[in-house]
Amino acid sequence: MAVSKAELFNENEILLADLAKALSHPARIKILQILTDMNVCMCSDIVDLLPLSQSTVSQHLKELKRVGLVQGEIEGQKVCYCVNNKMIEKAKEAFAKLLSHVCKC
Amino acid sequence: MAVSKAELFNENEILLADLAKALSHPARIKILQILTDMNVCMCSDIVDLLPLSQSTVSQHLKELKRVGLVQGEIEGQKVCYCVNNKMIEKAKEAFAKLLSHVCKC
DNA sequence: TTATATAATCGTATATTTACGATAAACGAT
DNA sequence: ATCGTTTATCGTAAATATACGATTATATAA
Repeated sequence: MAVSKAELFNENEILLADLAKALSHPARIKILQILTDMNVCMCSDIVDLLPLSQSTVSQHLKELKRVGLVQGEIEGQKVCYCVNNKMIEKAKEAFAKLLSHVCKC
Repeated sequence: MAVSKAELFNENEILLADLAKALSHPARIKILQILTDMNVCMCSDIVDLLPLSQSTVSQHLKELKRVGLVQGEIEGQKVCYCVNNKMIEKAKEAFAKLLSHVCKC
């Protein structure tokens, strides 16, 4: 972002931009789809399905967790990841609301 | 992005990520809202409404134009900006489709 | 012609993002 | 106790993003 002036905008704009940022990489879109399609969902499963290293996948998961779209629950040595339905719903509504306005150009 | 491996993902994921990237800054969210709320929409009008310089606003408009969410039509010395309804609709559907999947964690 | 207004682009500084390998931490199995 | 598995974090290199002032290009007005 660099020298961000995000603090000069309002909460709604910042929330939307933040959610969009979390979705702004194809790997993170794919991770959401993988977590949706699979029931069990360890990090290493995702690594196997993506052309990225373990550390990079871990970073992408961290970004998705940062905004609450994904949760991770520790299960022994593994971590079971899943999407957070509440935040997914919130994101869906926020994007729909923004994009439902129409311009008469 | 840096060393992006975007080309290793599929079209749909790349489109969504690209749209999300365009929406990933509060200023660009606000610009879309401004363009939606106003009928006439010059760049200088937007500059007046944002805490950013003219060159920075121009950059943000360029990013929105890049993905087709916004169009600019030259009118004499001005440029009339407006949102592109078709792409807005496409984005709305794409986000809704992605986020409508539900995880049973 | 000259001046003004509008918007894009250039150059630049700084911050962030993406990617990787290496390492660390935590757990389970041997 | 040691080893293998899983995941997070560190360190780092390179690409991108953000912001600004200065400049350029184009069109209108004086």
